[in-house]
Amino acid sequence: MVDASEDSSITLSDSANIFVKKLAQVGGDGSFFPTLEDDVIGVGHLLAEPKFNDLGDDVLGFDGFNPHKCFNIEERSSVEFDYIKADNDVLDSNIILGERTTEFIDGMLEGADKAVLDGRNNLLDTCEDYLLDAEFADEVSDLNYIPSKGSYMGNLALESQSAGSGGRGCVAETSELSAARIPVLEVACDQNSSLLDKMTVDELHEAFRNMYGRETVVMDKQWLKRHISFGLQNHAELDNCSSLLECHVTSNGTESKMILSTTDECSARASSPFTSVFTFKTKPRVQHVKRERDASIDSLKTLSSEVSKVVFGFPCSEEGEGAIVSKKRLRKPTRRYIEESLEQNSSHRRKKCGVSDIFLDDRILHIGSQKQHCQKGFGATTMVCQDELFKGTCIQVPFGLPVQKGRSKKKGHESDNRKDIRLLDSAVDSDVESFSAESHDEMSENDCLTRTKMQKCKSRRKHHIFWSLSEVIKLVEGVSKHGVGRWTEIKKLLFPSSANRTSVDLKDKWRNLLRASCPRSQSNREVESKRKHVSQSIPQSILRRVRELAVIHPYPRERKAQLSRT
DNA sequence: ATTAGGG
DNA sequence: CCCTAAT
Repeated sequence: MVDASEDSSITLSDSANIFVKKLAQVGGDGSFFPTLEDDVIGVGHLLAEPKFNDLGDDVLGFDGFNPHKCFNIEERSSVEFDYIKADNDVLDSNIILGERTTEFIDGMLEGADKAVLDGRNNLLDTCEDYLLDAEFADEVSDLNYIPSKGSYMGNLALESQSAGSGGRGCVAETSELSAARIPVLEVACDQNSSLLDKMTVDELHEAFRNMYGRETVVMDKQWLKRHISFGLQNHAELDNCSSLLECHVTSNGTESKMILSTTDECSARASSPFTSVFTFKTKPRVQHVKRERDASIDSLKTLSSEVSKVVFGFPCSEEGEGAIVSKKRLRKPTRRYIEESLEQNSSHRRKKCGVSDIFLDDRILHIGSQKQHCQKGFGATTMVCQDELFKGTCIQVPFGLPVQKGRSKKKGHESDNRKDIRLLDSAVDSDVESFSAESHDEMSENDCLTRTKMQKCKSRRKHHIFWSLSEVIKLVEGVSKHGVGRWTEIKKLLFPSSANRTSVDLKDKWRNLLRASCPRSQSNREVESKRKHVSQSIPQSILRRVRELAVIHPYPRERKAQLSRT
Protein backbone atom coordinates (compact mmCIF):
# COMPACT_ATOMS: atom_id res chain seq x y z
CA MET A 1 0.00 0.00 0.00
CA VAL A 2 1.11 3.42 -0.66
CA ASP A 3 1.56 6.27 1.53
CA ALA A 4 -0.93 8.98 1.41
CA SER A 5 1.73 11.34 0.29
CA GLU A 6 1.66 9.71 -3.01
CA ASP A 7 -1.70 11.02 -3.40
CA SER A 8 -2.24 11.37 -7.02
CA SER A 9 -5.48 13.05 -6.73
CA ILE A 10 -4.12 16.32 -7.83
CA THR A 11 -4.47 15.15 -11.30
CA LEU A 12 -7.81 16.64 -11.18
CA SER A 13 -7.02 20.19 -11.08
CA ASP A 14 -4.33 19.47 -13.54
CA SER A 15 -6.37 17.58 -15.88
CA ALA A 16 -8.00 20.66 -16.99
CA ASN A 17 -10.02 18.76 -19.38
CA ILE A 18 -12.09 17.35 -16.74
CA PHE A 19 -14.62 19.04 -14.76
CA VAL A 20 -14.15 17.77 -11.42
CA LYS A 21 -16.70 17.89 -8.86
CA LYS A 22 -15.38 15.65 -6.35
CA LEU A 23 -12.40 13.60 -5.84
CA ALA A 24 -12.46 10.70 -3.61
CA GLN A 25 -9.71 8.47 -2.76
CA VAL A 26 -10.79 5.28 -1.38
CA GLY A 27 -9.37 2.33 0.31
CA GLY A 28 -6.53 1.09 -1.68
CA ASP A 29 -7.29 -2.52 -1.65
CA GLY A 30 -10.59 -1.64 -3.07
CA SER A 31 -12.21 -3.63 -0.41
CA PHE A 32 -14.71 -1.00 0.21
CA PHE A 33 -16.03 -1.36 -3.17
CA PRO A 34 -19.28 -3.01 -3.13
CA THR A 35 -19.23 -6.63 -3.76
CA LEU A 36 -22.84 -7.32 -3.83
CA GLU A 37 -25.04 -7.06 -6.71
CA ASP A 38 -26.80 -4.01 -5.62
CA ASP A 39 -23.77 -1.98 -5.62
CA VAL A 40 -22.23 -3.20 -8.70
CA ILE A 41 -25.42 -2.69 -10.38
CA GLY A 42 -25.63 0.71 -9.03
CA VAL A 43 -22.32 1.50 -10.46
CA GLY A 44 -23.31 0.00 -13.64
CA HIS A 45 -26.20 2.25 -13.92
CA LEU A 46 -24.12 5.15 -13.34
CA LEU A 47 -21.78 4.03 -15.94
CA ALA A 48 -24.37 4.37 -18.42
CA GLU A 49 -23.00 5.87 -21.48
CA PRO A 50 -20.21 4.24 -23.26
CA LYS A 51 -18.65 7.36 -24.51
CA PHE A 52 -16.23 7.66 -21.75
CA ASN A 53 -13.40 6.69 -23.84
CA ASP A 54 -13.51 10.11 -25.23
CA LEU A 55 -11.95 11.32 -22.13
CA GLY A 56 -8.92 9.34 -22.63
CA ASP A 57 -7.60 6.53 -20.69
CA ASP A 58 -5.04 8.50 -18.91
CA VAL A 59 -7.80 10.29 -17.25
CA LEU A 60 -10.17 7.56 -16.88
CA GLY A 61 -7.90 4.91 -15.76
CA PHE A 62 -9.81 2.34 -17.54
CA ASP A 63 -10.85 1.83 -20.97
CA GLY A 64 -13.33 -0.03 -22.87
CA PHE A 65 -15.48 -0.29 -19.94
CA ASN A 66 -18.41 -2.34 -20.69
CA PRO A 67 -21.41 -1.21 -18.81
CA HIS A 68 -23.16 -4.31 -19.68
CA LYS A 69 -21.09 -6.21 -17.33
CA CYS A 70 -22.55 -4.38 -14.54
CA PHE A 71 -25.90 -5.64 -15.31
CA ASN A 72 -24.92 -9.14 -15.33
CA ILE A 73 -25.22 -10.66 -12.00
CA GLU A 74 -23.41 -13.73 -13.03
CA GLU A 75 -20.39 -11.85 -13.92
CA ARG A 76 -20.65 -9.72 -10.97
CA SER A 77 -17.84 -11.01 -8.97
CA SER A 78 -15.43 -10.71 -11.74
CA VAL A 79 -16.75 -7.45 -12.81
CA GLU A 80 -16.66 -5.83 -9.53
CA PHE A 81 -14.42 -3.05 -10.40
CA ASP A 82 -12.39 -4.75 -12.87
CA TYR A 83 -12.43 -1.33 -14.18
CA ILE A 84 -10.46 -0.27 -11.29
CA LYS A 85 -6.97 -0.33 -12.32
CA ALA A 86 -4.48 -1.20 -9.72
CA ASP A 87 -1.39 0.77 -10.24
CA ASN A 88 1.58 0.39 -8.03
CA ASP A 89 -0.50 -0.54 -5.16
CA VAL A 90 -2.41 2.51 -5.72
CA LEU A 91 -5.86 1.78 -6.65
CA ASP A 92 -6.36 4.33 -9.18
CA SER A 93 -9.65 4.04 -10.68
CA ASN A 94 -11.58 6.58 -12.42
CA ILE A 95 -15.11 6.03 -12.97
CA ILE A 96 -17.39 8.15 -14.84
CA LEU A 97 -20.65 8.16 -13.28
CA GLY A 98 -23.99 9.55 -13.86
CA GLU A 99 -25.91 12.17 -12.21
CA ARG A 100 -26.33 10.74 -8.83
CA THR A 101 -22.75 10.23 -8.35
CA THR A 102 -22.47 12.23 -5.32
CA GLU A 103 -24.76 10.11 -3.45
CA PHE A 104 -23.05 7.17 -4.75
CA ILE A 105 -19.78 8.45 -3.57
CA ASP A 106 -21.20 9.27 -0.30
CA GLY A 107 -22.37 5.81 -0.09
CA MET A 108 -18.98 4.61 -0.93
CA LEU A 109 -17.48 6.74 1.68
CA GLU A 110 -19.93 5.61 4.12
CA GLY A 111 -19.42 2.07 3.29
CA ALA A 112 -15.75 2.43 3.40
CA ASP A 113 -16.12 3.75 6.82
CA LYS A 114 -13.36 6.00 6.03
CA ALA A 115 -14.98 9.19 5.40
CA VAL A 116 -14.03 11.86 7.68
CA LEU A 117 -16.10 14.84 7.34
CA ASP A 118 -15.53 18.26 8.38
CA GLY A 119 -18.05 20.42 9.92
CA ARG A 120 -19.07 22.22 6.88
CA ASN A 121 -22.24 20.46 6.51
CA ASN A 122 -24.65 23.16 7.01
CA LEU A 123 -24.73 23.61 3.37
CA LEU A 124 -25.41 20.03 2.92
CA ASP A 125 -28.20 20.23 5.27
CA THR A 126 -29.79 22.66 3.05
CA CYS A 127 -28.96 20.77 0.00
CA GLU A 128 -30.00 17.43 1.02
CA ASP A 129 -33.64 17.79 0.70
CA TYR A 130 -33.28 19.20 -2.63
CA LEU A 131 -30.97 16.52 -3.63
CA LEU A 132 -33.18 13.85 -2.36
CA ASP A 133 -36.05 15.31 -4.12
CA ALA A 134 -34.19 15.50 -7.25
CA GLU A 135 -35.54 13.36 -9.91
CA PHE A 136 -33.59 10.30 -10.38
CA ALA A 137 -34.76 9.79 -13.79
CA ASP A 138 -32.45 12.05 -15.58
CA GLU A 139 -30.76 10.17 -18.20
CA VAL A 140 -27.18 9.82 -18.17
CA SER A 141 -26.97 11.56 -21.34
CA ASP A 142 -24.28 11.69 -23.81
CA LEU A 143 -21.15 12.93 -22.49
CA ASN A 144 -20.99 16.11 -24.30
CA TYR A 145 -17.61 16.55 -23.18
CA ILE A 146 -15.83 19.59 -24.28
CA PRO A 147 -12.23 19.51 -23.44
CA SER A 148 -11.57 23.11 -23.88
CA LYS A 149 -10.53 24.69 -20.74
CA GLY A 150 -12.26 27.84 -21.51
CA SER A 151 -15.56 26.26 -21.69
CA TYR A 152 -16.02 26.20 -18.07
CA MET A 153 -15.52 28.77 -15.53
CA GLY A 154 -13.04 28.80 -12.84
CA ASN A 155 -12.54 26.32 -10.21
CA LEU A 156 -14.99 26.02 -7.59
CA ALA A 157 -13.09 24.17 -5.07
CA LEU A 158 -14.79 23.94 -1.85
CA GLU A 159 -12.54 21.78 0.01
CA SER A 160 -13.26 20.09 3.14
CA GLN A 161 -10.67 18.32 5.02
CA SER A 162 -10.26 17.16 8.44
CA ALA A 163 -8.41 14.63 10.38
CA GLY A 164 -10.08 11.39 10.90
CA SER A 165 -11.74 10.97 14.17
CA GLY A 166 -12.35 7.35 13.82
CA GLY A 167 -9.19 6.60 15.61
CA ARG A 168 -7.63 5.08 12.62
CA GLY A 169 -5.94 8.11 11.46
CA CYS A 170 -7.61 8.05 8.20
CA VAL A 171 -8.06 11.20 6.35
CA ALA A 172 -10.61 11.84 3.85
CA GLU A 173 -10.52 14.61 1.51
CA THR A 174 -14.07 14.45 0.90
CA SER A 175 -14.17 16.87 -1.78
CA GLU A 176 -12.11 18.87 -3.98
CA LEU A 177 -14.01 20.61 -6.52
CA SER A 178 -11.69 21.58 -9.18
CA ALA A 179 -14.16 22.63 -11.63
CA ALA A 180 -17.73 22.14 -12.20
CA ARG A 181 -19.69 22.77 -15.22
CA ILE A 182 -23.07 23.61 -14.28
CA PRO A 183 -26.10 22.21 -15.80
CA VAL A 184 -28.86 24.39 -16.81
CA LEU A 185 -31.91 24.35 -14.82
CA GLU A 186 -34.45 26.99 -14.74
CA VAL A 187 -35.63 26.10 -11.34
CA ALA A 188 -32.18 26.33 -10.10
CA CYS A 189 -32.10 29.97 -9.48
CA ASP A 190 -34.48 29.88 -6.65
CA GLN A 191 -32.65 27.07 -5.14
CA ASN A 192 -29.49 28.97 -5.44
CA SER A 193 -30.51 31.91 -3.51
CA SER A 194 -32.02 29.96 -0.75
CA LEU A 195 -29.00 27.82 -0.51
CA LEU A 196 -26.69 30.72 -0.68
CA ASP A 197 -28.61 32.23 2.09
CA LYS A 198 -27.52 29.55 4.35
CA MET A 199 -23.90 29.75 3.58
CA THR A 200 -21.54 31.52 5.80
CA VAL A 201 -19.54 34.39 4.59
CA ASP A 202 -16.49 32.24 4.52
CA GLU A 203 -18.14 29.74 2.41
CA LEU A 204 -19.35 32.37 0.14
CA HIS A 205 -15.88 33.67 -0.11
CA GLU A 206 -14.61 30.34 -0.97
CA ALA A 207 -17.20 29.83 -3.55
CA PHE A 208 -16.49 33.21 -4.94
CA ARG A 209 -12.84 32.53 -5.12
CA ASN A 210 -13.31 29.31 -6.86
CA MET A 211 -15.73 30.69 -9.21
CA TYR A 212 -13.95 33.81 -10.21
CA GLY A 213 -10.47 32.77 -9.48
CA ARG A 214 -9.76 35.61 -7.17
CA GLU A 215 -10.31 36.61 -3.65
CA THR A 216 -12.63 39.22 -2.52
CA VAL A 217 -12.62 41.25 0.57
CA VAL A 218 -16.18 42.11 0.40
CA MET A 219 -17.91 40.87 3.45
CA ASP A 220 -21.34 41.69 2.30
CA LYS A 221 -23.26 38.52 2.09
CA GLN A 222 -25.71 39.89 -0.34
CA TRP A 223 -23.02 41.01 -2.61
CA LEU A 224 -21.33 37.67 -2.52
CA LYS A 225 -24.54 35.92 -3.07
CA ARG A 226 -25.34 38.00 -6.03
CA HIS A 227 -22.05 37.35 -7.62
CA ILE A 228 -22.03 33.73 -6.96
CA SER A 229 -25.44 33.12 -8.20
CA PHE A 230 -24.65 35.24 -11.17
CA GLY A 231 -21.67 33.10 -11.80
CA LEU A 232 -23.72 30.03 -11.42
CA GLN A 233 -26.19 31.22 -13.89
CA ASN A 234 -23.53 32.11 -16.32
CA HIS A 235 -22.17 28.75 -15.87
CA ALA A 236 -25.40 27.30 -16.73
CA GLU A 237 -25.74 29.32 -19.80
CA LEU A 238 -22.29 28.99 -21.07
CA ASP A 239 -21.68 25.47 -20.49
CA ASN A 240 -22.86 22.38 -21.95
CA CYS A 241 -23.75 20.98 -18.69
CA SER A 242 -21.23 18.47 -18.07
CA SER A 243 -19.41 18.03 -14.95
CA LEU A 244 -17.06 15.67 -13.48
CA LEU A 245 -16.94 14.62 -10.04
CA GLU A 246 -13.93 13.33 -8.43
CA CYS A 247 -13.55 12.32 -4.94
CA HIS A 248 -10.65 11.49 -2.86
CA VAL A 249 -10.60 9.30 0.04
CA THR A 250 -7.30 8.67 1.51
CA SER A 251 -6.98 6.26 4.21
CA ASN A 252 -4.62 3.94 5.82
CA GLY A 253 -1.95 4.90 3.51
CA THR A 254 -3.71 3.51 0.62
CA GLU A 255 -5.55 5.43 -1.80
CA SER A 256 -7.44 5.37 -4.89
CA LYS A 257 -9.47 7.81 -6.63
CA MET A 258 -12.53 7.94 -8.57
CA ILE A 259 -13.47 10.41 -11.10
CA LEU A 260 -17.05 10.72 -11.46
CA SER A 261 -18.75 12.69 -13.97
CA THR A 262 -22.15 13.85 -14.33
CA THR A 263 -23.27 15.11 -17.56
CA ASP A 264 -26.45 16.63 -18.43
CA GLU A 265 -27.75 17.80 -21.59
CA CYS A 266 -28.85 21.28 -21.25
CA SER A 267 -32.25 20.48 -22.33
CA ALA A 268 -32.66 17.68 -19.95
CA ARG A 269 -33.95 18.13 -16.57
CA ALA A 270 -30.76 18.57 -14.85
CA SER A 271 -29.57 19.11 -11.44
CA SER A 272 -29.36 22.63 -10.40
CA PRO A 273 -26.12 24.40 -10.38
CA PHE A 274 -26.11 23.77 -6.78
CA THR A 275 -26.48 20.19 -7.22
CA SER A 276 -23.47 20.01 -9.32
CA VAL A 277 -21.46 22.55 -7.55
CA PHE A 278 -22.15 21.71 -4.06
CA THR A 279 -23.31 18.25 -4.08
CA PHE A 280 -19.92 17.03 -3.40
CA LYS A 281 -20.42 18.14 0.05
CA THR A 282 -20.92 15.11 1.99
CA LYS A 283 -24.27 14.69 3.30
CA PRO A 284 -25.01 14.61 6.94
CA ARG A 285 -25.97 11.07 6.64
CA VAL A 286 -22.46 10.16 6.07
CA GLN A 287 -21.55 11.56 9.33
CA HIS A 288 -23.30 8.82 11.04
CA VAL A 289 -21.01 6.36 9.61
CA LYS A 290 -19.63 3.94 12.00
CA ARG A 291 -16.07 3.71 11.24
CA GLU A 292 -15.13 0.19 11.24
CA ARG A 293 -11.87 -0.57 9.85
CA ASP A 294 -12.00 -4.08 8.80
CA ALA A 295 -14.37 -4.61 6.09
CA SER A 296 -15.43 -8.09 6.61
CA ILE A 297 -17.70 -9.70 4.22
CA ASP A 298 -20.53 -9.06 6.48
CA SER A 299 -19.84 -5.47 6.75
CA LEU A 300 -19.58 -5.36 3.07
CA LYS A 301 -22.96 -6.75 2.85
CA THR A 302 -24.33 -4.12 5.03
CA LEU A 303 -22.39 -1.68 3.17
CA SER A 304 -23.82 -2.68 -0.03
CA SER A 305 -27.27 -2.22 1.12
CA GLU A 306 -26.42 1.01 2.70
CA VAL A 307 -24.80 2.21 -0.36
CA SER A 308 -27.76 1.26 -2.30
CA LYS A 309 -29.92 3.26 -0.10
CA VAL A 310 -27.73 6.19 -0.28
CA VAL A 311 -27.37 5.99 -3.92
CA PHE A 312 -30.90 5.56 -4.75
CA GLY A 313 -32.39 7.39 -1.94
CA PHE A 314 -34.60 4.56 -1.08
CA PRO A 315 -34.31 0.97 -0.28
CA CYS A 316 -33.52 -1.12 -3.23
CA SER A 317 -35.34 -4.10 -2.10
CA GLU A 318 -38.13 -5.21 -4.22
CA GLU A 319 -40.64 -4.09 -1.72
CA GLY A 320 -39.30 -0.66 -1.59
CA GLU A 321 -38.88 0.13 -5.13
CA GLY A 322 -42.47 0.66 -5.86
CA ALA A 323 -42.66 3.82 -3.97
CA ILE A 324 -40.59 5.86 -6.25
CA VAL A 325 -41.47 4.11 -9.34
CA SER A 326 -45.08 4.71 -8.78
CA LYS A 327 -44.49 8.34 -8.52
CA LYS A 328 -43.78 8.46 -12.14
CA ARG A 329 -46.19 6.00 -13.25
CA LEU A 330 -48.98 7.65 -14.96
CA ARG A 331 -50.60 4.94 -16.82
CA LYS A 332 -50.49 1.30 -16.98
CA PRO A 333 -48.83 0.28 -20.14
CA THR A 334 -50.76 -1.66 -22.57
CA ARG A 335 -50.01 -5.18 -23.21
CA ARG A 336 -48.88 -4.49 -26.64
CA TYR A 337 -46.55 -1.95 -25.35
CA ILE A 338 -45.02 -4.41 -23.03
CA GLU A 339 -44.69 -6.93 -25.69
CA GLU A 340 -43.07 -4.53 -27.98
CA SER A 341 -40.76 -3.29 -25.36
CA LEU A 342 -39.81 -6.83 -24.74
CA GLU A 343 -38.96 -7.22 -28.28
CA GLN A 344 -37.15 -3.99 -28.57
CA ASN A 345 -35.21 -4.51 -25.49
CA SER A 346 -34.06 -7.92 -26.27
CA SER A 347 -32.68 -6.87 -29.54
CA HIS A 348 -31.53 -3.57 -28.37
CA ARG A 349 -29.76 -4.97 -25.45
CA ARG A 350 -27.49 -7.09 -27.40
CA LYS A 351 -26.23 -4.10 -29.19
CA LYS A 352 -26.09 -1.56 -26.54
CA CYS A 353 -25.08 -3.56 -23.60
CA GLY A 354 -28.12 -2.94 -21.64
CA VAL A 355 -28.13 0.71 -22.11
CA SER A 356 -30.81 1.92 -24.27
CA ASP A 357 -31.68 5.37 -25.18
CA ILE A 358 -35.22 6.21 -24.99
CA PHE A 359 -36.60 9.55 -25.51
CA LEU A 360 -38.36 11.53 -22.99
CA ASP A 361 -41.70 10.88 -24.43
CA ASP A 362 -41.34 7.26 -23.83
CA ARG A 363 -40.13 7.58 -20.41
CA ILE A 364 -43.32 7.43 -18.59
CA LEU A 365 -44.61 4.46 -20.30
CA HIS A 366 -41.43 2.70 -19.87
CA ILE A 367 -41.39 3.32 -16.28
CA GLY A 368 -44.84 2.08 -16.06
CA SER A 369 -44.14 -1.13 -17.72
CA GLN A 370 -41.06 -1.40 -15.76
CA LYS A 371 -43.04 -1.41 -12.70
CA GLN A 372 -45.36 -3.91 -13.97
CA HIS A 373 -42.61 -6.23 -14.69
CA CYS A 374 -41.22 -5.85 -11.32
CA GLN A 375 -44.47 -6.43 -9.68
CA LYS A 376 -45.25 -9.43 -11.60
CA GLY A 377 -42.05 -11.00 -10.67
CA PHE A 378 -41.13 -11.65 -14.18
CA GLY A 379 -37.65 -12.09 -13.16
CA ALA A 380 -37.05 -8.47 -13.26
CA THR A 381 -34.81 -8.07 -10.37
CA THR A 382 -33.90 -5.18 -8.32
CA MET A 383 -31.37 -4.36 -10.82
CA VAL A 384 -33.94 -3.73 -13.34
CA CYS A 385 -35.62 -1.24 -11.20
CA GLN A 386 -32.50 0.40 -10.19
CA ASP A 387 -31.43 0.80 -13.63
CA GLU A 388 -34.70 2.15 -14.53
CA LEU A 389 -34.66 4.63 -11.83
CA PHE A 390 -31.27 5.73 -12.47
CA LYS A 391 -31.63 6.44 -16.00
CA GLY A 392 -35.25 6.86 -15.92
CA THR A 393 -35.41 5.85 -19.41
CA CYS A 394 -35.13 2.28 -20.13
CA ILE A 395 -36.66 -0.92 -19.19
CA GLN A 396 -34.65 -3.84 -18.52
CA VAL A 397 -36.88 -6.63 -19.24
CA PRO A 398 -35.99 -10.18 -18.79
CA PHE A 399 -35.48 -12.10 -21.85
CA GLY A 400 -38.07 -13.97 -23.70
CA LEU A 401 -40.69 -13.74 -21.13
CA PRO A 402 -44.06 -14.04 -22.60
CA VAL A 403 -46.40 -11.51 -21.31
CA GLN A 404 -49.25 -13.71 -20.63
CA LYS A 405 -51.20 -13.23 -17.58
CA GLY A 406 -51.84 -16.71 -16.59
CA ARG A 407 -54.11 -17.30 -19.49
CA SER A 408 -52.34 -20.22 -20.86
CA LYS A 409 -55.24 -22.40 -21.49
CA LYS A 410 -55.59 -23.37 -25.01
CA LYS A 411 -58.91 -22.97 -26.40
CA GLY A 412 -60.12 -24.58 -29.48
CA HIS A 413 -61.42 -21.42 -30.91
CA GLU A 414 -60.12 -18.50 -32.64
CA SER A 415 -58.92 -16.32 -29.99
CA ASP A 416 -55.92 -18.09 -28.66
CA ASN A 417 -54.87 -19.10 -32.00
CA ARG A 418 -54.89 -15.61 -33.12
CA LYS A 419 -53.37 -14.32 -30.04
CA ASP A 420 -50.37 -16.41 -30.71
CA ILE A 421 -50.13 -15.14 -34.14
CA ARG A 422 -50.19 -11.69 -32.82
CA LEU A 423 -47.58 -12.33 -30.32
CA LEU A 424 -45.17 -13.96 -32.58
CA ASP A 425 -45.82 -12.68 -35.93
CA SER A 426 -46.67 -9.69 -37.79
CA ALA A 427 -49.36 -8.31 -39.74
CA VAL A 428 -48.52 -7.74 -43.25
CA ASP A 429 -48.26 -4.33 -44.60
CA SER A 430 -51.54 -2.74 -44.93
CA ASP A 431 -51.72 -3.32 -48.56
CA VAL A 432 -52.16 -6.97 -48.05
CA GLU A 433 -55.52 -6.83 -49.34
CA SER A 434 -56.52 -4.11 -51.54
CA PHE A 435 -60.01 -5.09 -51.72
CA SER A 436 -61.27 -5.31 -55.15
CA ALA A 437 -64.84 -4.52 -55.73
CA GLU A 438 -65.60 -8.09 -56.44
CA SER A 439 -67.28 -9.78 -53.61
CA HIS A 440 -67.13 -13.44 -54.08
CA ASP A 441 -67.75 -15.13 -50.89
CA GLU A 442 -65.13 -17.76 -51.20
CA MET A 443 -62.44 -15.38 -51.94
CA SER A 444 -62.33 -13.75 -48.59
CA GLU A 445 -61.86 -17.07 -47.01
CA ASN A 446 -58.76 -17.60 -48.99
CA ASP A 447 -57.66 -14.13 -48.37
CA CYS A 448 -57.64 -14.75 -44.75
CA LEU A 449 -55.61 -17.81 -45.06
CA THR A 450 -52.98 -16.32 -47.22
CA ARG A 451 -52.86 -13.37 -44.99
CA THR A 452 -52.27 -15.49 -42.04
CA LYS A 453 -49.48 -17.25 -43.75
CA MET A 454 -47.86 -14.08 -44.80
CA GLN A 455 -48.07 -12.68 -41.39
CA LYS A 456 -46.07 -15.41 -39.94
CA CYS A 457 -43.02 -14.45 -41.82
CA LYS A 458 -42.74 -10.81 -41.11
CA SER A 459 -41.77 -8.96 -38.09
CA ARG A 460 -44.50 -7.87 -35.89
CA ARG A 461 -46.22 -4.60 -36.18
CA LYS A 462 -49.58 -3.21 -35.54
CA HIS A 463 -52.04 -5.64 -36.79
CA HIS A 464 -54.25 -3.87 -39.03
CA ILE A 465 -55.88 -5.91 -41.62
CA PHE A 466 -58.29 -4.10 -43.72
CA TRP A 467 -61.64 -5.51 -44.03
CA SER A 468 -62.31 -6.67 -47.44
CA LEU A 469 -65.58 -5.86 -48.95
CA SER A 470 -66.50 -9.47 -48.96
CA GLU A 471 -65.87 -9.68 -45.31
CA VAL A 472 -67.97 -6.67 -44.67
CA ILE A 473 -70.76 -8.15 -46.64
CA LYS A 474 -70.53 -11.36 -44.80
CA LEU A 475 -70.61 -9.52 -41.57
CA VAL A 476 -73.65 -7.61 -42.57
CA GLU A 477 -75.36 -10.72 -43.61
CA GLY A 478 -74.45 -12.39 -40.43
CA VAL A 479 -75.83 -9.57 -38.43
CA SER A 480 -79.00 -9.56 -40.39
CA LYS A 481 -79.33 -13.26 -39.84
CA HIS A 482 -78.38 -13.64 -36.25
CA GLY A 483 -78.86 -10.22 -34.95
CA VAL A 484 -76.52 -7.75 -33.44
CA GLY A 485 -74.47 -8.91 -30.60
CA ARG A 486 -74.25 -12.52 -31.48
CA TRP A 487 -70.74 -12.09 -32.53
CA THR A 488 -69.43 -15.45 -31.65
CA GLU A 489 -72.23 -17.01 -33.52
CA ILE A 490 -71.59 -14.94 -36.55
CA LYS A 491 -67.98 -15.59 -36.30
CA LYS A 492 -68.44 -19.29 -36.15
CA LEU A 493 -70.78 -19.38 -39.05
CA LEU A 494 -69.23 -16.87 -41.34
CA PHE A 495 -65.61 -16.67 -40.45
CA PRO A 496 -64.95 -20.15 -39.26
CA SER A 497 -61.39 -20.47 -40.35
CA SER A 498 -60.30 -16.98 -40.17
CA ALA A 499 -57.95 -16.35 -37.35
CA ASN A 500 -57.93 -12.70 -38.12
CA ARG A 501 -61.48 -12.01 -37.32
CA THR A 502 -62.45 -12.64 -33.83
CA SER A 503 -65.85 -12.02 -32.52
CA VAL A 504 -64.53 -8.88 -31.04
CA ASP A 505 -63.30 -7.81 -34.38
CA LEU A 506 -66.67 -8.40 -35.82
CA LYS A 507 -68.21 -6.35 -33.16
CA ASP A 508 -65.75 -3.56 -33.73
CA LYS A 509 -66.25 -3.64 -37.38
CA TRP A 510 -69.95 -3.50 -36.96
CA ARG A 511 -69.62 -0.54 -34.76
CA ASN A 512 -67.55 1.15 -37.37
CA LEU A 513 -70.02 0.31 -40.01
CA LEU A 514 -72.72 1.83 -37.96
CA ARG A 515 -70.78 4.94 -37.53
CA ALA A 516 -70.08 5.06 -41.18
CA SER A 517 -73.63 4.51 -42.08
CA CYS A 518 -75.30 6.91 -39.80
CA PRO A 519 -76.01 10.36 -41.11
CA ARG A 520 -73.00 12.52 -40.79
CA SER A 521 -72.53 16.13 -40.17
CA GLN A 522 -70.83 18.37 -42.62
CA SER A 523 -67.44 18.17 -41.00
CA ASN A 524 -67.64 14.46 -40.73
CA ARG A 525 -68.43 14.18 -44.32
CA GLU A 526 -65.46 16.20 -45.25
CA VAL A 527 -63.20 14.00 -43.30
CA GLU A 528 -64.79 11.05 -44.87
CA SER A 529 -64.32 12.33 -48.35
CA LYS A 530 -60.70 12.94 -47.65
CA ARG A 531 -60.34 9.46 -46.47
CA LYS A 532 -61.89 8.21 -49.60
CA HIS A 533 -58.81 9.00 -51.52
CA VAL A 534 -56.74 6.88 -49.33
CA SER A 535 -58.85 3.89 -48.93
CA GLN A 536 -61.90 2.88 -50.70
CA SER A 537 -65.05 3.58 -48.94
CA ILE A 538 -67.78 1.21 -48.33
CA PRO A 539 -70.38 1.08 -51.02
CA GLN A 540 -73.55 2.89 -50.30
CA SER A 541 -75.53 -0.23 -50.76
CA ILE A 542 -73.86 -1.81 -47.84
CA LEU A 543 -74.16 1.25 -45.77
CA ARG A 544 -77.80 1.34 -46.48
CA ARG A 545 -78.13 -2.23 -45.43
CA VAL A 546 -76.28 -1.48 -42.29
CA ARG A 547 -78.59 1.33 -41.56
CA GLU A 548 -81.56 -0.88 -41.96
CA LEU A 549 -80.10 -3.45 -39.69
CA ALA A 550 -79.20 -0.82 -37.22
CA VAL A 551 -82.82 0.06 -36.97
CA ILE A 552 -83.90 -3.48 -36.60
CA HIS A 553 -81.18 -4.55 -34.24
CA PRO A 554 -80.09 -1.48 -32.53
CA TYR A 555 -76.61 -1.73 -31.31
CA PRO A 556 -76.59 -1.30 -27.61
CA ARG A 557 -75.77 2.14 -26.54
CA GLU A 558 -75.37 3.14 -30.08
CA ARG A 559 -79.06 3.05 -30.22
CA LYS A 560 -79.33 5.96 -27.91
CA ALA A 561 -77.33 8.12 -30.15
CA GLN A 562 -79.28 7.02 -33.11
CA LEU A 563 -82.61 7.55 -31.50
CA SER A 564 -81.68 10.95 -30.40
CA ARG A 565 -80.60 11.76 -33.86
CA THR A 566 -83.70 10.58 -35.58
C1' DA B 1 -66.12 -17.03 -22.24
C1' DT B 2 -68.61 -13.30 -24.33
C1' DT B 3 -69.94 -8.86 -24.87
C1' DA B 4 -69.88 -3.76 -24.48
C1' DG B 5 -67.48 0.03 -24.63
C1' DG B 6 -63.38 3.14 -24.15
C1' DG B 7 -59.01 4.27 -26.19
C1' DC C 1 -57.27 -2.89 -33.37
C1' DC C 2 -56.41 -3.38 -28.38
C1' DC C 3 -57.74 -3.49 -23.72
C1' DT C 4 -60.71 -3.85 -19.89
C1' DA C 5 -64.86 -4.22 -17.24
C1' DA C 6 -68.89 -6.39 -16.70
C1' DT C 7 -71.74 -10.09 -17.16
